[in-house]
Order: sequence, then structure tokens, then C-alpha cells
Amino acid sequence: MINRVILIGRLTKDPDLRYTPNGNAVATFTLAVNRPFTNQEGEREADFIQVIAWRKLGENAANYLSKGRLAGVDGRLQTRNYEKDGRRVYVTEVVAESVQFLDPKGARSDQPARNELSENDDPFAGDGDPFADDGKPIDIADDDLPF
Amino acid sequence: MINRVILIGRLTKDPDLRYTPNGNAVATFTLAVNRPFTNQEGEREADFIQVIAWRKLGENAANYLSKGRLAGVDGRLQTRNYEKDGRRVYVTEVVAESVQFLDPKGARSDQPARNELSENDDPFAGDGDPFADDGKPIDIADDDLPF
Amino acid sequence: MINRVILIGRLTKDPDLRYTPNGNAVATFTLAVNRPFTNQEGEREADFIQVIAWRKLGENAANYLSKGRLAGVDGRLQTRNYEKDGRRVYVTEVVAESVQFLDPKGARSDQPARNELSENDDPFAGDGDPFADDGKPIDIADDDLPF
Amino acid sequence: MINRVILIGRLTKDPDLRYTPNGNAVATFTLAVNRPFTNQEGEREADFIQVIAWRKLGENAANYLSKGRLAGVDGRLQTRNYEKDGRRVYVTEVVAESVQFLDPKGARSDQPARNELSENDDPFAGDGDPFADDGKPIDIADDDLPF
DNA sequence: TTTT
DNA sequence: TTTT
Repeated sequence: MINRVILIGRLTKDPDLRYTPNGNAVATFTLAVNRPFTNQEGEREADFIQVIAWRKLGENAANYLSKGRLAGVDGRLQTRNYEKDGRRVYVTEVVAESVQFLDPKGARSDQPARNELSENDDPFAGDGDPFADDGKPIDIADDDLPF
Repeated sequence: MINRVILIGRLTKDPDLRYTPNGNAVATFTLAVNRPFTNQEGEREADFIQVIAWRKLGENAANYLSKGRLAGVDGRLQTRNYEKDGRRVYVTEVVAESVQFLDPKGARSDQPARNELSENDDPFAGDGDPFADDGKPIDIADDDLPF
Repeated sequence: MINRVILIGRLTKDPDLRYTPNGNAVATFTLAVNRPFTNQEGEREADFIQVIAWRKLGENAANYLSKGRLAGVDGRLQTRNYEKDGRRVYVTEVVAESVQFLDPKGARSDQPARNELSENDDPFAGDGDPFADDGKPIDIADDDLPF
Repeated sequence: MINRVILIGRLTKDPDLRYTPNGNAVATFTLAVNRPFTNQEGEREADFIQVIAWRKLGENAANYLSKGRLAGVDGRLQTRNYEKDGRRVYVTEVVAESVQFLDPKGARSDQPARNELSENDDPFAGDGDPFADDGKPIDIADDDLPF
């Protein structure tokens, strides 16, 4: 089965870096990918695509990317679902296999990386949906880890 | 901006062919794409990816594909959202630009194509989500039409 | 840097399986990929794309694929060049990262696999170009091995 | 048949813009795409991939890209062959369907575009191979034009 | 619920 | 809410 996605877009926010109970890093972010055509009102729209990057790749994404930065992602499409407020929520996201930082060097901020979690931080902030952020444990289990 | 998806998978059901108020054909179907690895229980899982095909491409998909058939899709990822029961539902789907029928000739059923809508059929059967099917008009407007 | 190629096509010949001096398997084959449009004479042409698959993937390709079979390949584009008759020859090929056998089971021949090399076979038959076959050692060194 | 290539790389030279006898613009350039791994000597190598862009896309590539610039290309693989010095030469190249300029605005030179051919220029400078450049007419016929 |  |  072939399952391949390649995207270039800009981050809508800083990446969110968490850790699973087993200590695996997971970064999530959303890419805004502008459409190559305009709609009937003549406006250029975008698609907002969720990306998830595991382990070292996730840590690098969290360290080198931030809101507004241009990135390329090569990965595969994955679907998951989880329960929220008694309703099943379906998620389609891209599991990154490689991430390319497309802004020129120096475009990255020099301020301390906002995703370096301290020992006291709760890495499980966030909802059943890792892309939400409302103080509940993430639902991404270690067995979602690819390879 | 680059936005490219390539999939090979099997249809989980027959395609659903509808028409927009302007008369444009829209076929939707879901591809089950088996993962190349097994989970911690040693089982092979699949991702279930929604595909949408417009106009002639949609009509061909509806005519030549059916539940269980193997298909290749080359397209782009698109996100949409709509209201349902007072909640916003987010959809990520693949807009097909080309669809390849990967089963050998003859694998297709010879019975009358199940997607040839008669004059008396209501092409607007279905929910706000074109992938559901519960008797309400589709929410896909003509201005979602690419190109 | 993103470098991604996805192809579906038919093998123009049986795959050619060799071994490097270090004992790594290398399979090579050419995929004929039909163009989606016709030329000015109304004929459908094809592109003939060289594919190289290393190690286990190469052995599987050699065992399961043969002339005329339909295959999907996900990989990356690679360029090499070598000397031949005092001229430099440039090669562009796809290094497979995954190969999918797209013919239904049973489409594969039942006769003894034509790519099972016996102890007495010379796996280094072939030219500087692994896609040619004229009795000289292959030029693919082990350091061309990815990963 | 699926045939899809996506690349990000840097131009090894300024694009070469020509016109066919029918007046169709054709730009050709080579992308250096760095490999994601190092070779046995610990050096990072690159693949050098020929790209061809037709008509408006080719004119834009010639106007906005130049040596060293970063570009993304989404297209398909094509093979051609032609006679040179009594030998058949095989070419594998990417026919661009979309080209993205990945350098920040301002990275482009402000000097007059080096690819604006004047009335007196010979657009057919170059060899049978459009990627060479030695004063003979190009071999790309209008019937190689896609779509 | 969004990027430039 | 799933395919072989």
C-alpha cells in the first residue's frame, strides 16, 4: 500500500512538544498550505493540515520551527479517533518522516526555544486531541509510534 | 506551496455519487490503506482516508469502483469544516486529481452499475458531511470546486 | 531537501538481481509508466524508468516481480555517472524504498523463480550500467548503498 | 498509471529559456538535491536532476529563478532519447507541473533578468540535449508538450 | 480555526 | 467506523 504526503506550508502556531508516558517525544503543529487557485470571490484560501513528528524529529521540529516559519514535510497520512464529550472525534493527520526548515538561517528567533520543557512542566497538558490544548493528558499512546 | 498526496488502498464501500445544485458531479469514497508495519499486538492496522472526486473523474470513479476494489489516487489534501448539531466538524480529505483502477479487468462486477442514479433518485441524499448519508443536502458548494 | 518519487507501471523485463562484492543484493528493473495523455498522432506513449532496490527489498522484487507485472514504487531520484568507451554516461534512476506488487495473487508465474541465482551463476554479469547486461562487473559500489 | 515527483533543491546554474519552432517557451534547469545521508567518507552528496518547464511556467522559472536559488518542483518523470555522434543518449528528466520559489523575497537579483531573450538572440543555441549548450538546435519538439 |  |  502506498501512502505518501508531501507538503510545503507555514506553521499557524509554535509546535507543541509533549512526551508519552514512555518518554517518547511527540511534536504537533499545523501547516497552512495556500491553495494554488482562488475561490469564487477571488480570494486565495489555505488548507490547515495537522502534522505529528515523533522522537528526535519532533524535538528538532520543536526547536527549529515556530509560528509563521516555512517548512516542508514528507510523510504519510494517518487516521485516528478518540472519544470527546461522549462523541467520537476523527482525526486525519500527517505523520512526518522528514521535515525541512525552509527559512533562511537567521530567520529563526534567537530567544530561548519556547518548547524546551523544564523538569517542572507537565508534558501532558492538552486534550484527547494533541492538537487542542486544554489540560488533559494526550491520547497518543506509545503504540501509535511508527517503526 | 506544494500539496501532494498519493495513495493506494481499497474502497471500504461503494462510492457515493451526488450532484451539486449547479449540476456538478461529486463522488466520495473512503480508501483503507494498510500500514506497512504492525502494532504492538502484532496486528496490521489501516488508515481510512476520505477521497473526493469532481465531475467526470467523479463519475468514472462511481462507475468503475466499488467496495473492496483496489485504487490509486493522486491528489491534494484539503480541509473543510461545517456545522453539525451546533458543533463544528473538521474534515481532512484528499481531492483526487487522478484515480487509477488497479484491479484486473473483469474484477469489476457485471451487474448494473450501482451508482447510475435514475431520474427519480434524490442526488442530495446525505448529511452535511458528504461522507455520511442520512438524507440531508450535501454541504459541498460549487465554490469548493477546484480549477 | 525533499526528494520523492511515486510510480505505478509494468516491468519491461524480469528484474535483474546481482550482489555487490560485499554481498549486498541489488535488483534493477525498468518500469513502463503509460502517459496520461496521447501525443499528436493520438498514440499513448510511456516513460521507461529505471528502478534499483537494495538488499531484502531487492530480493523480494526479484522473487515476486517479472516481465509485465504491475508494480508501485515509492522512493527517491538518484543520479550517477560512469565511464563507458571513454565517454561519461549519466544515469537517473529511482532508488526504491518500498515496492508494492499490484497484480492479484496467482498472476505470478508458478515456474521456478527466474531470479534465484545458483551457486554457479556469476552475479556480476552486466555492464558498468547495471541496467545493461553484457558481461562486465557492475559499477554499483557498496558505498552507493543508502542508509 | 501514477507518475509523481516532488523535489526541493538548488539550481546549479541559471535556467535556460528557449522557444520551440512553434513559439512555445521551454525552460530547463538542474536541481541539486542534497542526500539526507552521508557516504562512507562522511561526505554529503547530492543528486543532480534535470527539470523542464513549458510555456508560462517555464517563463516564470526563467524570470524568478537563478543559480543557487532554492526551488520546489512538483511534476512527473519523463524519459526521452536522441542521437548524438552516432550514439543514442537517454535522458530522464522531471516535467514540472508546478514550481515554487522558496527563497525569501529580495533574494532574487534586481539586475535585468538574464533570461529575457532579445529579438536577435538565437533561442536554439544548445545541443540535441537541451541541458547541454553547444550551439545546435534543441531536439525538443512541440509534440513533447504535455496537455 | 489558523500562516505569509 | 470501514478494505483484502
